Amino acid sequence: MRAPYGLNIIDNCLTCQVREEHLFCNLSRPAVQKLNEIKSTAVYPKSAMLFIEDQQPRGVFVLCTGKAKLSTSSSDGKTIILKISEPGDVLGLHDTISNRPYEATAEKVEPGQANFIARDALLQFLREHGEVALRVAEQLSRNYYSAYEEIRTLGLSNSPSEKFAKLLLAWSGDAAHSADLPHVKLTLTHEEIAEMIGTTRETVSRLFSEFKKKQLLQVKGSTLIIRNKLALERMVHS
Amino acid sequence: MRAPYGLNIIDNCLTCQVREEHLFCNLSRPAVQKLNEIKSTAVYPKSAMLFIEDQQPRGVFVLCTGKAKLSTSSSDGKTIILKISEPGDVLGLHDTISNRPYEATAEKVEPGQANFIARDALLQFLREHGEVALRVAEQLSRNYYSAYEEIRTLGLSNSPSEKFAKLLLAWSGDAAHSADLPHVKLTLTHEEIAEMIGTTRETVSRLFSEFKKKQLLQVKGSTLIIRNKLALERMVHS
DNA sequence: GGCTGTTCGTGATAGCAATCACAGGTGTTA
DNA sequence: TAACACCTGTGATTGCTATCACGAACAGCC
Repeated sequence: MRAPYGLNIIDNCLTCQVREEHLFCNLSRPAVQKLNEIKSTAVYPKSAMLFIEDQQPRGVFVLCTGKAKLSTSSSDGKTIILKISEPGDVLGLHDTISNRPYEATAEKVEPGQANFIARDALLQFLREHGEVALRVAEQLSRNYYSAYEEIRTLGLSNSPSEKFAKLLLAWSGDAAHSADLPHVKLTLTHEEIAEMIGTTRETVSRLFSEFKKKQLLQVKGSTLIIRNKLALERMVHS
Repeated sequence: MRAPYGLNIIDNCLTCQVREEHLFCNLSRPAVQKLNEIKSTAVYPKSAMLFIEDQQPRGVFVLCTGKAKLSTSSSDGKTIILKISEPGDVLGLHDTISNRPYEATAEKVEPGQANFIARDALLQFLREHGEVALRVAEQLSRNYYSAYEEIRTLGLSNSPSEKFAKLLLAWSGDAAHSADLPHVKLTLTHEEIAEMIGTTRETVSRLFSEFKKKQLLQVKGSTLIIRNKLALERMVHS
């Protein structure tokens, strides 16, 4: 049974700018074939919710195109963004494996395709393909490390400027370097950036002004240019 | 070869107030035997460092008696305490498995015994005993969840009082209830409590005063009594 | 074009917690 | 018992950031 939208996972893998570590890339032929049988593909509009915090886990989503936002909220309405997921990322893996309610809400911030694999089928698949189970363990391990980094950022840096600098550095890490300076496409609103570093929208606005004045960065339309990476690094005590 | 201090791990397990989930308890006879061969036991004084952040991982430590403090620091000297580990806990598991430098520093806060298992021996042991490898995965999963909780606490609660209330509730969770009120042995200094909730020593001092005045808690010597759990819960927006 | 909703910039204000400072307490060691 | 190191309580001050408020910029849409 071929899934609706034509692409099989190997293709997706390629079209999603495959990185070595991606969970479902570079698998054996039989594994890929089986994956294609159990997955289903759909296209989601902007703002679509893949899953919501505290829901019983139905399965995992593999992002194919368009980013998604992972967030969690407190009862008084405050929200933090845990991560902006990129194509190739697998969402809800931990919850699905351990069969505990989704810890976060996954919302598409750009329209695009995602593959869904139901829990039962996934577990069966992992049982049959030990190679992939190992990959899952590695993936979980990476997730743990990024959670740990998040704790350090939130716990060790007091000022919003420090956390903002840290975020900019993280962005510049996976940025295109044109004319030697890192260029980043700015897809988040100030509000969302505020939710990533645990501050308010207004403060983020002021941080942009301040950093521009200090020649640390520059904004051209929706492109952000990091002008002084070294100075940013000096601001981060970690 | 018997390890120095006489106890084998099953014994330790019993003497360490075994909880079901502990990694090396309730194993098969052969597994236990093998564990006893590869472990080594030592007694550590207060303030002894089991391992230090950024060191190459040598292996795991299983706490036998006496708590230990897991912490991480930034270059400017600020420290956060990630967790106070109890007897039975396994320290450094994640780092050892993935062979990345220890993420945290482990320091004994009370004198006591710990078993050490070197990395190579542990990996070999896990390969031979699939049952235990599964337990390891579960343990890592639990670690991830507690890391996630930490992120929520640090990111979603702004005021120190809220975080303090949250900490008290966590303590009262595993507390003895004498006369219906949770009693907790207070082993941490105000400084350390401050490092757990990301604030300063003085603020913790003031929080104690404030909470006493509001009849939320009471201190008798080194015993802390939670007097109004409900009110504390109302303070926590999570 | 004119409407509407969202995002963004920035001033004014208030409040909370970090910081500094110091005194009193407790426990340990010589 | 004196000296010392560490922990604890509390006042005074300062600075930073959340909050409130409002207008400007911008995009989508009939």
